[in-house]
Amino acid sequence: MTEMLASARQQRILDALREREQVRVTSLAAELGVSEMTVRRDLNALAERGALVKVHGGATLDAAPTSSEPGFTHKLALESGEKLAIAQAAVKLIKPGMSIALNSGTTTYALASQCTGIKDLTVVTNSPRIAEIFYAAANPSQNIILTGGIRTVSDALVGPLALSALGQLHVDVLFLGVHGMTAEDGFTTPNMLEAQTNQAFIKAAARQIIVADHTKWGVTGLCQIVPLSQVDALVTGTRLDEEAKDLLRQALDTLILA
Amino acid sequence: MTEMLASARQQRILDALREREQVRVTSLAAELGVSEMTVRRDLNALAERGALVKVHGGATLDAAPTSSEPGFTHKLALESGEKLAIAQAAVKLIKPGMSIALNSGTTTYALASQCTGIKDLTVVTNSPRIAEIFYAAANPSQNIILTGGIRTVSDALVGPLALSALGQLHVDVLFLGVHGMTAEDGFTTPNMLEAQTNQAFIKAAARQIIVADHTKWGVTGLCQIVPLSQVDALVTGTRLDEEAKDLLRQALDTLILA
DNA sequence: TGCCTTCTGATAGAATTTGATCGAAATTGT
DNA sequence: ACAATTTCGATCAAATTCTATCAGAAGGCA
Repeated sequence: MTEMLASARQQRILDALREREQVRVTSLAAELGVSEMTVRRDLNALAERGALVKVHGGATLDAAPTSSEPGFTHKLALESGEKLAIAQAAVKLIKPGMSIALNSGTTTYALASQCTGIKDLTVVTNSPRIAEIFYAAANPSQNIILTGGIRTVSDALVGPLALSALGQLHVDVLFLGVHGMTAEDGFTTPNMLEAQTNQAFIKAAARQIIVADHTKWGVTGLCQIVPLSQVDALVTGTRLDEEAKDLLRQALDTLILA
Repeated sequence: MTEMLASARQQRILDALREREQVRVTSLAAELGVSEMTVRRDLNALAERGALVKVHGGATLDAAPTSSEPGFTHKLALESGEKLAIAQAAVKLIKPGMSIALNSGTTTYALASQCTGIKDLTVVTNSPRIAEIFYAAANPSQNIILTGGIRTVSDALVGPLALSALGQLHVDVLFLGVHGMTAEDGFTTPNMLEAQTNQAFIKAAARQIIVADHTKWGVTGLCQIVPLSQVDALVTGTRLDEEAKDLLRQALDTLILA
């Protein structure tokens, strides 16, 4: 095996860590074809940068999860089977080279987690947390655009800056998470500023796809974002009741059940 | 093999880098038919332009394996005593009710950590990490505005959206972290897009205050942000040498030593 | 041609990286 | 609690790589 640059070796250690959660000094030394001492030195260097945490015998990714860490939301979004299923159905609609928009929400967060591997993807979002997913994945072919604004408690950037940013952009597809949907009131959200921002998202996209699990049906938030009939598709779970499905099929072009 | 122009040789180095992710001085010298010294000089030239990053034994495309862990910057900013001292001196210039701007940087990050308790503060920043400090503190009297844009590796949101957002805003005081400062070249940064964004920050502020530790003196980045004389004050540490202090006192209205 | 600037190659000394060894520290089993 | 095993960190020597410096070659210009 050809010699390997020190920086490449450290990169491979980080790759191994992301894959296996934890690595051992002895196995790394064998895999990389260097002495254990060298592995130790690499681990020390990486630990000093905070890229990993050393433990006896090897190293792990950050061990102590702080309270308000993205991991919390991460699990929240992904451990809900329905949200994951919806995300997996929605991600099939995304092709390499496309530009998409994701508003802030746990369902769109789950979708974002599925998108980090897609090549040549441009993503517009108003959620710092969703942006963080892509930053962490660091896919060099992806282009992540964060709208500006003021953050709401639900992690959405809203206000004039967000509207101004979205007014300057245009994407192929918008995936919009909502708080409520009914036949009468359409798609709604409890926060007026978010509603306004979501309307700007809709204007900025050629196609609008709502992602929402069955718990959203029958819920009406303070503000309407858009009537049912004015979006192109809805991706939801199979647990939605039959009556709702019928109503949605009437109002929408496409209803996708995950 | 026929002779090759220096520029063509450097282009081939970049091509090889894109293909292989990393190159080695010895192999490049063999492939290009020149001495290792020449390869080193080419790598230095390319590294100064920011086209690649030198590592021991060769070069790689993007920077060191920086895992995007928040703790990294946090520790880096706060464990440096000088940065903390500068932040503590700078925070005294901020009064309740003011609006301030903070660009992305480890020194401004340290400053932000000191600001979470100030009442009725409006903060404009292009750093998601700095915004996160304020989000986590959740001071209800504070107003945090994140400019939009595309994130650089140094955690700065830049590009048209950032410029457009800053064009719509006006703050009382800007605290600007820089990468380098010299009497001749003024305040500089290695990233052109960041330089552009920082200039927009300067335009958006009534007063401009630079925060920079002594290691920045004598360093010139690729792009000038602004000449020394066109900012209102500089906050730096006492470790700056006397000659530098004299030069700065001549060029600036106010020099604050922490 | 003569002079100057720029680029290239060679050399030497400094700095970095690596592997081996050994005593100290931590972990595990009884 | 004690001993065996494993792992860790410090130190030194060898190898590699880097930087600084000098000298020669190539090309431009009067």
